[in-house]
Parts: sequence; C-alpha cells; structure tokens
Amino acid sequence: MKLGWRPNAHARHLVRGRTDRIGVIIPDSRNTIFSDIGAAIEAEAQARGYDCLFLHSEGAPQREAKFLNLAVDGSVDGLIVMANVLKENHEIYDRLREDRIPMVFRAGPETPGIVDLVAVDLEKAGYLVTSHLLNLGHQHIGMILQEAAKDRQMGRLDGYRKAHEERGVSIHPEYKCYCGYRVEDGYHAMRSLLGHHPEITAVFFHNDHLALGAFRAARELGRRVPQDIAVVGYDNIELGRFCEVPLTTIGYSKELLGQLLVEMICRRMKFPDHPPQRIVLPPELIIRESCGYATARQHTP
Amino acid sequence: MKLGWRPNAHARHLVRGRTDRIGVIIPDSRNTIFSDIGAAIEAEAQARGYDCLFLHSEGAPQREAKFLNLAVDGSVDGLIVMANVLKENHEIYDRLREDRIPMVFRAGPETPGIVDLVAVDLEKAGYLVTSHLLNLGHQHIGMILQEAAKDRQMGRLDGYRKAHEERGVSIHPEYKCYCGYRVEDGYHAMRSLLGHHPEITAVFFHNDHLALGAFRAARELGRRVPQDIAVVGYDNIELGRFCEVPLTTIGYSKELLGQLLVEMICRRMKFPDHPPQRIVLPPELIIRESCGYATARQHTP
DNA sequence: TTGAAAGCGCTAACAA
DNA sequence: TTGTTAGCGCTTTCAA
Repeated sequence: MKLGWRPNAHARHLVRGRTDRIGVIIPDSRNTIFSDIGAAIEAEAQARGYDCLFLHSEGAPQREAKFLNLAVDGSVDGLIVMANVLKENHEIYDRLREDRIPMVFRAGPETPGIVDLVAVDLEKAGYLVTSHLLNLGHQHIGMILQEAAKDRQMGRLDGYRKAHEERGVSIHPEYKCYCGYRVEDGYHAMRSLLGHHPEITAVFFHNDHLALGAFRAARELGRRVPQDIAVVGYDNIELGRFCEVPLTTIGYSKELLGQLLVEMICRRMKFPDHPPQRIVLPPELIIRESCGYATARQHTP
Repeated sequence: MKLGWRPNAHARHLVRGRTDRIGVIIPDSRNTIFSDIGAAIEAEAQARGYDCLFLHSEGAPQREAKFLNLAVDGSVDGLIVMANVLKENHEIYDRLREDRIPMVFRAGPETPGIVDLVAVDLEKAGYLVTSHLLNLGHQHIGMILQEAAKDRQMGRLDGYRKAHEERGVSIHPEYKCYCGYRVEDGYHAMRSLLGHHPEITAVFFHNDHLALGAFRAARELGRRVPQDIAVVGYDNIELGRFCEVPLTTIGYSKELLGQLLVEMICRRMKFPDHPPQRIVLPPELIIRESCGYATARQHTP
C-alpha cells in the first residue's frame, strides 16, 4: 500500500453499484423550515450510514428535473422530495416510478398518486387555527396561501370551512389569496389583502416565513399586532419565537418527520416492490402573542 | 443504442477524471445570507458549466473535515469554503494545500495563510457603523460578535476603535461580547449585555441573523427600537427589510461575491500553480429604521 | 491467509 | 466517417 494513497469515490461507487447517498430536494433555500427538517433528515440518515445531498430547486421545474436525474444517473441511491413542483414534472415523476427509482415525498395528505409520503394533517391544522381565531372573537379571517402549493391546500381550506360552519360564521371567499414563497411576497400579499378588505382582523399564513413579512406590512398600515390584527403562521420556525411579537403558529415534530422520511426511503431502497406507505402527522397549535394574550401562557417556549 | 438507456455518472466521472461539480461548504444552513451567496455562486457556476453541491458544516469541525474529503476522493473538482471553522481543521487544510486541492475562501481579509480568498473590508464596515451611531449621539455602543469567528474580527474592532478615537469617545471593552450563531444566541446575548450594561444605547451585531433575536430581547427589557435602543446588523438579508422595524445594516454585493468566488475556483482548477489571489470588497451602510429616523430616507429599499 | 484477475460503464484514442 | 479497444480505480471472486 502506497503512502498518501487516496481512494477514488467514483471507482468505488461504480463497482459497488451504490453510493450510500440520498438526495434531498428542497423547494426554497431561504425558508429555514427546510433547514430544520433537513437537519433531522441528515441526523437519521447518518445513523443509517447514508450521506445527504441537499438540492435547492427554488421553485424551478427544470432545476427539479435536473436533480431528479441524479437518481437516474446513480449519483444518489434515492430521493427525498420536499418540493412543491409536482405537476410541471409530472411525466418525469411517472417515468421515475416506472423505473423503480426510490423516492419519498413530504407533502399534504391529499397529494395524488400512489407514492410513499409523510404529511401533516392540514385539515386539522386549518381547523385548529380557525377555531382559535373564531374563539378569540374574530369574524373576518383572511388566508394567505402559497401559489405553488395551490392544488394541495384543500385540507387546510376544509378545516377553515368546518370551523366557520360549526359556529355559523359565514365565509368570504375573497378573504383568501395566493402569493409567492418569499418574505417579500408575504409582505405584499398582506398589504393587498388588508387594503382591499380592511374589515379583516386576523390572517392565517401558509407558513411562518411568509408571515414574517406581515409585521412590517401591518405596521405600515397603522395596525398593531396583535391588538389590531392577529397573525398566525405554520411550521414553527425558530425565527417565529424571536420576532418582536412572537408568532402563534402550527407546529409538528420535525424530528419525527425527518426520521420517517429516511426510514421510508431506506425501506423503498431495500424493497422496491413493497406497497407505498402514507403517514399523516398531527399538527399542534402553538399559541404565542401574535393573536393576543387570551391564552398566551399555554405554549410559550 | 438501446432504448431506455441511462448514462452512469460514476463511470463517466471515473474516466474523465473530473465531475464538473464544485462543493460549497456553508457554516450555517439557517442563516439566509448563505442562501443568498449560494444562489449567486450557483448562477455563476452554471454559466461556466459547473454544478454546485451545498454542504452544511453547521459549525462542526468533523463535518467540515468530511466535506473537505469530497475534493480528495474526487466527488467534486474544487471547493468554495464559506465556513468559519479554520483552526480546528488546520492540519487538514494544510494537507489539502500541499495536495493541490483547488480551494477558495470567503473570509475576513485578515485570514492567515496564503490562500485564494474574497473578503469584505471589515475595518471599513466597523468604522461606517460606529461612525453612524456616534453621529446619532450614541456614546455607549455594544458589539455582539460570533464566537466562532473571534480570531477574524480584528478588522471590525479596529474600525470601531478608529471611529471612537476620531471623536475622542472612550471605549469600554466590556461592551463587547461573543455568542453562538443562532437567532436564539443573539437574543440571549442582547439580554445579557443590556442587563449588565443598561447604559448601552446601541448594539452592533455580527450579522443580521443574530440581530433578529435582538428585537424580542429589547421588547422584553422594555426598550423600544429605535427610540430606546439602536440595532445594527451585517449582511443585508431579506428578512432585515421586513422586520417590524426594518434593520439598519451593512451590505455588500452578494452577486459580485459569488461571481468572484466561482471565477477564482475556476482559475485555480485550471492553473494550480498560479499565485494565490485576494480580493477585498467594499461594504456599504444601509440605513433603515432600527437606529432612528435621522437619515432614514437615504437607503430604504 | 494472501494475491491475481475480472469487470463495473463509460470516454478517448486509434484503426479501419 | 464509423467501429473497436484500452483503461480509469476500485471491489469481489476465485485461485494459489
């Protein structure tokens, strides 16, 4: 054995037929929820002898397509897809499934197709948030959702509707709007929504990242959070705890989510013919201060 | 040529002796400044025919060491290192340099050793911020820096000192403290610093990410931003524009930074024997509202 | 136990 | 122009 010898990864992978690496496709590198879930995924993957490659599709279908190809060309053994872009690459996903490329998804439970996936119960999330807001006396509740995930938000809207119906409060479809995935988009959506419907006193955002843009919007409109306008997020990212007014939000176990995704991809890589599995995680309402102090002590970290 | 033929990346890389991929080592996946710079790097890399692998060391030397090995085993052709962990892996870096592994660094200009690097002029940054605060009438200015980068902050401190000396304002070494890299660490550092030194009326943070934790801390201490306490960050991340009180900060061209890093790594990969190059970028003071409205119109986006 | 040889799937060089 | 072949550096198998 020569000194200074350095093994070559490609030769090794070529002959072994696998890399012990899994690709993790992330839709938005600036939203720290994906850093959190990514960290959980990586921890579990490490424990099972896999390395992770994090791939940022940034909402671009052709980028996602390129990353999907990494599984085809053998650069990774399997794929965990946290991306939103499903319909644009529908054909590619179909082909991958035919080719038996190991893939698992993190998505809403209503994602179509027979695939392995871990999801959060969005209907329950929508119901928990809306009930909380209605209980606090809000009658005009806005929703700002992410355009890219539009076709997978039925659950959230169902929960919203159910909570209203239970209390006999009428629903205004025009209180719902869609925006992009950047903080800036949350900011503009908030300004626009409150501009058109000043009677709205509470807004439920698609995620915490978007909700962070709401604070400046509210301030510029002369509305104080939470006295004049309530704000609720989704994801429970760290930043939400450290806003000037800590953010009320929906949380779920990121550790468990990461763990399950890795468990699933490992199972799929080992047993390509097992039937697909779907797991739905329960959401939890985390009450901080952005909706008022009513029951603020309950969950503050 | 068979139908359904899929090329194998490893065989290709093995025979070509290169991958056209570069690894980008990122110290903290939750700080969005690295997403921004990463996006700039990737854009430039794409344009030159390279793909990027983003690797999150999360401040752990052994993780960084593992990623460094990707260049050794041929998984990537070169490395862009944005990490802070230099001293723990000093030996490894030395060996990589001896082995002629292409590497470039993003770091403070006082980083030791003869290496390719792109930096921002930290002394000027420290001077700009401190001068601005002194001009606004602040006499007791705190600094909250990142522990992990402690040995590379001389420049920033020099600028701080120079601004004080020019105005004959005395410096209190105890106004300077160090913390971790998470928002939470910024929050705790702020509470602790203002707790021990309530006379402080302005705080300059190591970066925007840490500074975001300051808002909640200030509020809990009964101090309003900016009326009772001024806050300044560094990096100009998007979130800083959308805080309830938009953050005054130091900006620099992330596009140019990314471009230069990629340019440098390409040069290094082509010409392993060229002498190392150092480029220092100018910082720019971006005045928003977190230090008071004095000259607030100047730079607001 | 140790050593030699086959071959993974591709590219590049060379021959036809 | 098109087709054939050597060989990249490893792991695994089989022989000694």
